[in-house]
Amino acid sequence: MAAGGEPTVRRAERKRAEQAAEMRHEIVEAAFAEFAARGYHQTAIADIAARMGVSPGTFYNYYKNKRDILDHVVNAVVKEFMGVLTDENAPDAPTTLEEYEAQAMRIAVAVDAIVDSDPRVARLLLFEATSIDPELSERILGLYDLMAQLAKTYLDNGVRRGFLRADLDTANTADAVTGMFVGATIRALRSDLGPDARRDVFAAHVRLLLDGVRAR
Amino acid sequence: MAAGGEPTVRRAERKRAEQAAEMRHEIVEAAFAEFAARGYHQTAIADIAARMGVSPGTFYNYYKNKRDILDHVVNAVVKEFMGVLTDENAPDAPTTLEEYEAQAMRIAVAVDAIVDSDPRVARLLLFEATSIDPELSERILGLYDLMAQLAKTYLDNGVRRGFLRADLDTANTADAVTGMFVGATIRALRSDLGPDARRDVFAAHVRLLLDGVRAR
Amino acid sequence: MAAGGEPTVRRAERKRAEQAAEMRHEIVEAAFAEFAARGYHQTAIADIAARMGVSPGTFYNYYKNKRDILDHVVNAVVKEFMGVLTDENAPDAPTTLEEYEAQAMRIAVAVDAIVDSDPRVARLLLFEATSIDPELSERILGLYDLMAQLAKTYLDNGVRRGFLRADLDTANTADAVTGMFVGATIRALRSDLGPDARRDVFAAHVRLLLDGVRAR
Amino acid sequence: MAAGGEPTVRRAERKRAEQAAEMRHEIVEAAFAEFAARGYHQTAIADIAARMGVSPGTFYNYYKNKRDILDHVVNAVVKEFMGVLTDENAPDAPTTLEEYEAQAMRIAVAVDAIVDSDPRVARLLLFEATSIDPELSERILGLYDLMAQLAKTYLDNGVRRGFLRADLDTANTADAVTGMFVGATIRALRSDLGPDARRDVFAAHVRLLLDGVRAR
DNA sequence: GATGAATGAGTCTTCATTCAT
DNA sequence: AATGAATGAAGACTCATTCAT
Repeated sequence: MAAGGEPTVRRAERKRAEQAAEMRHEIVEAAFAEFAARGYHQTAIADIAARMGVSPGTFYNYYKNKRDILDHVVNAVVKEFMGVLTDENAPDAPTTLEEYEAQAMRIAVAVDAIVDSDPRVARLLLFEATSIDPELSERILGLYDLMAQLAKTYLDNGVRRGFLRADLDTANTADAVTGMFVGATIRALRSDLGPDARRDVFAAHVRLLLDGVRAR
Repeated sequence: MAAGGEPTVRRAERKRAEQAAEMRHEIVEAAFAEFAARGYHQTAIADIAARMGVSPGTFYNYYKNKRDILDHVVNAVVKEFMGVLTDENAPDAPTTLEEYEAQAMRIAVAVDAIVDSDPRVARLLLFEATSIDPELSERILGLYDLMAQLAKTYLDNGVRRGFLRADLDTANTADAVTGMFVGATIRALRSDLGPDARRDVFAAHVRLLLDGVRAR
Repeated sequence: MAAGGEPTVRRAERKRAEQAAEMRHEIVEAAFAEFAARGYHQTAIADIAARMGVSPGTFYNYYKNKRDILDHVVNAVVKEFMGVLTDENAPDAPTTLEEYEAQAMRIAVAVDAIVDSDPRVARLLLFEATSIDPELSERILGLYDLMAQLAKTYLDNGVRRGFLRADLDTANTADAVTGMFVGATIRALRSDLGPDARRDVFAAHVRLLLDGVRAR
Repeated sequence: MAAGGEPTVRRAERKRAEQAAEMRHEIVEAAFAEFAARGYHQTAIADIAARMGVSPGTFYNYYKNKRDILDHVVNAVVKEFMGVLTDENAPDAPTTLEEYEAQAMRIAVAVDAIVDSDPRVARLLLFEATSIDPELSERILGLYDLMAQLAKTYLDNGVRRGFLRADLDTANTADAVTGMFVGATIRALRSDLGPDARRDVFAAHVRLLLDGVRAR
């Protein structure tokens, strides 16, 4: 850094930009909280503002309108959700069935952790965002495709390595796996299960995934 | 009319009651159509009335308010949906794996038929009804439990008969199966798949259900 | 009329339609009064409703929005204004200068009568309607063209009959005449002149129109 | 700098005052541009500030409020408009009809030049400023009186010199002349006339002014 | 029982203005 | 003096619901 550092004006600008970014973030959080608690349609902009202790007008200094903030809330939630899924996608893909099983459990546990720590995330994505307008519904449904694609890469890897059935219809099975996970998430939203019981749920899911139900 | 039949007054009363019942039914249908097409919040009572060619005031002669008609619409839709599931549950439960597989396919096909013939049914249940208020969300989630219970009876039967794994955690596996079905339904809503492609989807689901993904 | 007259239902329908038409008319009047008194932008829909003793919501049962009612108000006002101008345009066009002069005076008096009886008509057209949006401005300016066309037919008639200058540039002179009238109207809006003084104003206008200012 | 000039402090003060005056002027220009382009009500203070590249807050360091700047804008525009009219009013008043006619054309051409170079001036005065509030309307209408007074001095001069009709009602005729000019201005705003066509319009106006329409 | 006009509470959104920095 | 974020009052518009006919 040159002596004297950046000029005062410049620093002030940066500070304002930071504060604005922070405000935008806080609004997303407040909006998320309200949407999750009362639903999008039942939430007034005034509710969001009140939660933050600011005036309704302030909201509009940061977001264009109610639909706009919803988009940003959904973005943030999706990002968090997808992050969990892909973070577990370690560069070293599983090479044995045991590793595969372990990874499946890790993903299951991670998703469960999200739902457990903040059920509102899943609730918003699954229940709220699908009924606002066609454009957003489409976007949420697109997530299913994304998850299915991810699942397919896992399955393809397993087939290539030889620890999954060679005749697996990976595309359609990936859909089925995705469905299982979505269903499990919905299930988790509802349950008042303790940690142990939840562990059993995951285990049953993973077991079904690996072995099916057929007797041997 | 046979002598001694019911008195004229009585008959008129019955007729009026029938007409009223029919009107209530027509309103449910109109409301369903509107809710499915535009969403609950985007639908005005006037829209429902207009679809029927009656005045908004008439609506309130048959249903208490907007929330009330939604309940009735959901009831009707749930009834139709559950009917399909249980109709396939023939009194003669499957005794072999082949019968079991056949039945699973039949259910899958039946669900697909609903979605295909009127995607609005699934859309309403999955996307719309979950975001109105907590009470209704609860009720929809209750359906998952119901479906899981149904699945469990199937699984228990299979275990008892010996064509399913003896060590199956039927309760939790039933949840997983339900999730698969829900996921498949969501998938079907989105896809523009032709009948053949859909058949492959079901097949993959049923195969996963029976055999899992593990190589043998 | 056939015995029994029109059916009750039919009559009720007609009555409702009449009442609706009357309501629409009353709203136009109330809106006109408010717009003229306070200006378009300073008038709230609630003001119009309050003047009629109805609720704001009622307004929207009859007109789409605020811009919509303005259009209807302007229509009504234009109609009234143009009516005066064309009513004086008797089928028997003037054949002598004296008749021509008399007709010019009649028109002047008629316009003055409008302005005198309800200055708000002119005020709305001249001052308010020109600054709402481009589309409406264009429409008002179109009125000038219309008036100029009308004036041109008068002038052409005079030239043909020989009591007006043969070398008259009737098109551009018609513009000038229209301008005089518009200016006179604006003048009338401002003045607190009594009837006699106003008569002198018209006389001066008509004299200027006929003879110009040149000494002979 | 001359020895003994004004003290440094004093000079700095003056400089500041000059800068402030310049800023006030720039704001008037920016506000005029916005008002003329979008209309007073459609213009936000933020628009004016944005056009200048300053913040909305700065505006309020120089003008009290939105109404205040409008007054100043109107003042500036009126000043420009009246300047044209009076500049042509040379100290040596016309002594012959030819000179009079020439002057009338000069005024007409000058007004046309304003409208042609910046139609927004006329548009603002004629269409926008008349619908803000009674006080401003009054002021604009006062301009008509001013113009009429000016016209009257021209006419009186002509009568005195003997080249205009001795029996001219100069006061009321002045009104008529003013009306003609206002009408011509409105006409000019609308027309897409080329320079030649416009020349014809003026000629027709001046001819009407001098000779009227009567055949001789 | 059907009607449909009237209601008015509820919300989004804008923007002139203020004021702490 | 410049800034620009915060304010909050104001107003257009919607629509579930009521009720007189």
